Amino acid sequence: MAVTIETRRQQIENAASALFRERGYAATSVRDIAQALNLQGGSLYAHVASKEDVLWSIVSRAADRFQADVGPLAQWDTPAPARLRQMITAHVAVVTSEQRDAVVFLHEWRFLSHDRREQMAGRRDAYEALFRKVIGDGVESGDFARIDPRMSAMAILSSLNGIASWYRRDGELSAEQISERYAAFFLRALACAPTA
Amino acid sequence: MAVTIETRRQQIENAASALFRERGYAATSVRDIAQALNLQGGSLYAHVASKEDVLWSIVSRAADRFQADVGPLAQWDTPAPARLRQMITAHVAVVTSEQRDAVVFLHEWRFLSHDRREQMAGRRDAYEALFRKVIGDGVESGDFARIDPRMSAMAILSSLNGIASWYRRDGELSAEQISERYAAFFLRALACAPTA
DNA sequence: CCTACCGATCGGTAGG
DNA sequence: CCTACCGATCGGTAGG
Repeated sequence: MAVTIETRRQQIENAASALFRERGYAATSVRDIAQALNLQGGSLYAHVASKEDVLWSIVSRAADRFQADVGPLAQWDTPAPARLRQMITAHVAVVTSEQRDAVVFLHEWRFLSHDRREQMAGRRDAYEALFRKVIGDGVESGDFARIDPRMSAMAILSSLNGIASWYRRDGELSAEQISERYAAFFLRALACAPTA
Repeated sequence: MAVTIETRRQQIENAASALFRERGYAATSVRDIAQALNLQGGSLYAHVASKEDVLWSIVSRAADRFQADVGPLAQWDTPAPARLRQMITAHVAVVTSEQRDAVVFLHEWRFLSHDRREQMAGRRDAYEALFRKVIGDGVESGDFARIDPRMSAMAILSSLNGIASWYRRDGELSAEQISERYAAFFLRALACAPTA
């Protein structure tokens, strides 16, 4: 068993992430976060500059994970269907393994300051573009039907992100089973000839 | 032009819905709502019992709309593919025409009191069951491939609900175009023979 | 990291 | 529907 050494800062971020996920950012007080670590409210400020700073750290590290785990797969020169399948699998893996941060990333980022929100919006758009690209590639190569890459990328990502809202580690389906089924489902939608 | 007569209560709910959507329930104060109607903070309480009561009204009327517009379609005895297509179209129509309430319904319902939250969870599950049912019917009849109705219903609804987060009334695609494309996309996923 | 505190704001109420 | 107010809590700071 690897022992993870958490700095105080990381402990704060983890406790905050759990609370932000459960109650939402705005409904969580700095005293709630402090209490989770058996600290006094004001003591947090020895480690963080502001409550919003903690949110920024959580949202940033979630964005980093998606980018690090999915981004490289999008660059491969493999056929679009196989490439998209890998991207879906990796995205679901982040959503399920980093569920706590992922939920905060998806739902609480609007509480960031204007500048940070804009910055994160840019990263999100670049990430979505990876999916638009691979779908567009598949349409061009004839592997996919002539669908709208923009719309189908949104449809797919909305579905995959939705998993963060209902996935349970002790549920019936493992993360691998879920990603396999979602990938099969969406690849059928893209690769099949249109009916009627 | 039909003139809509709004009661004060409805004005409050509409102003609150807009604010809850923009800032979130927890970050919206009763004074914010009052200010939007040129009232003093305390004056709201001549019309509503509590802030949470206003949220409940908004969430309830959104749930009512989904149930009223989609529910009956699920009862038809038409073939599953046509029935699901109608349900998707109707769901997207509610999401886009009642976007403000829909966003609040989808994102802010967790701020309801315990009892009301439970009640709404029940309604949501019954609603999702309509989609599971029609998909299950399609699998049984052979119109759909042998997929998991539970998973595909979640995938579809997550996607359709995601539309509430990006749809713009002045955007490139009309609500009708969107629902048409989403319906075609998902019906392909369900109705096509599996690839590889 | 604690104690003690700051001004601001919160949801809600009394009385008119 | 307003004025004036309630106790509670908010994010954050000073000084140790």
